[in-house]
Amino acid sequence: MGVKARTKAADASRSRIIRAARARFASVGFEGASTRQIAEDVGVAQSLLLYHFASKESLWKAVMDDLFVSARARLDEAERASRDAMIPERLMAVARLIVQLAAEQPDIHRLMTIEGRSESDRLRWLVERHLRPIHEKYIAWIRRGQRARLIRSGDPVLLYYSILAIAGTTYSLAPEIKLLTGTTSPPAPAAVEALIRSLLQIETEAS
Amino acid sequence: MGVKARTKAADASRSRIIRAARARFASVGFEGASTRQIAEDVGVAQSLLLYHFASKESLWKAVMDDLFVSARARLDEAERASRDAMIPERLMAVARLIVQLAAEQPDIHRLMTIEGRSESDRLRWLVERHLRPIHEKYIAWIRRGQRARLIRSGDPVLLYYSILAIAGTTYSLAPEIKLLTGTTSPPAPAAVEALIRSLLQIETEAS
DNA sequence: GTCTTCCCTGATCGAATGTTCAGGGAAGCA
DNA sequence: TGCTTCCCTGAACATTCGATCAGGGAAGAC
Repeated sequence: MGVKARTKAADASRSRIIRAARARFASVGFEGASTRQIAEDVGVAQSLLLYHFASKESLWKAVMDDLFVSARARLDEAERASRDAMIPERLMAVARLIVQLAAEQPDIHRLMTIEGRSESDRLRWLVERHLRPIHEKYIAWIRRGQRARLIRSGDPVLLYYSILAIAGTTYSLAPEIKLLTGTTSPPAPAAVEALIRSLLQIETEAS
Repeated sequence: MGVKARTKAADASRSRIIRAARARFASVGFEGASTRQIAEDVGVAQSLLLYHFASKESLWKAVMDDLFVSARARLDEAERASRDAMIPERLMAVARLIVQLAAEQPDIHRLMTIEGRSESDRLRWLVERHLRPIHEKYIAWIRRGQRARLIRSGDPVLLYYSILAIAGTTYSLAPEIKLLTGTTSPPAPAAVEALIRSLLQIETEAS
């Protein structure tokens, strides 16, 4: 089966490990997750994790890289598709995608909110490698929209994080909400998007 | 110094332990926190934690009880103070307090969002003991406001969790935001409150 | 004064943690 | 066919985990 039969199998193992690690890191955090537990989820020996990834920390970094590579690709696509629109609608196109990502893979929001709450080398790494380029761009967008008076005034950083908060929280806390209400189906992305729209005070027609 | 000199000292130890445990649980979660680390923060022997609290889990429960006892007292006070106002303004009085609590003690939001993300016995305990009575009340308020067309329509649960999300996220993720922007001072509660107000679409004057 | 109560410590338990290492065993190359 | 490469496993390492237990030692009751 070609030159890369072994390589292919190894890649499959790698990504299965990453997927299991993502789930564990998302639910109990880096310190709370154990490599043995992750290995058991995958069904491989624990030492295989440290064969593919040098350490638990570099496994965590691999999880984050994997996450952001695909997320940034989809963000770029959403930006391109809305290239000709005005800033508020471009921002909403991005927000729509973020809501959609959070709905599809609630672990994303969980991973980000679990790391951002205390200073650590991991957080510094995450900010410099992935968060800064993304966040600064969209915060600049918000500023532009505010100058044009198309987006509500106020601290752009607060506005940006509020968008992320609304986009992800209901999906991130789905287990709690399920216990509380019995509802098993999370809200539709369109409903969340509508909240973000009114948060930014983007009028449907010209004011 | 009276009958309760010993009791008083023991209570002081208990609450110092609870305070240190709250910080640890909030930043690295239940599984990630270690009783030895908490004991070191306080400056006592690790066995003292298990003397005052039967187990790590019951220490966690004591932290939560301590948190919600004071939070519910202040919520009741906010409700009483706004007793004569209309539902949207009563809701905003509560929201204002929640923002204020999150700003004063960001650990609150961190603790709640770290537990709600995966089903566990701890989450079930937390929901039944503390969350349900609070949440169901305010979700009912939202429903009432919606029937009177004073609050935007849509899933009340989504609306409620969006309020909590906006109220806490910027304070909860302060370490991340600090690394990202260099800003050391979190946003003013009033700014966050304004966002919640526009989320609920409460008009300042009659529409 | 003695006695009791109880807050607190230090040593220790088995289990679980991340990491290292020697080796097996199949796939690809000669 | 033999040889090399490399994915993967199992055993072992020291450390740390939550929990248990015996005992010290001061405060309060008598």
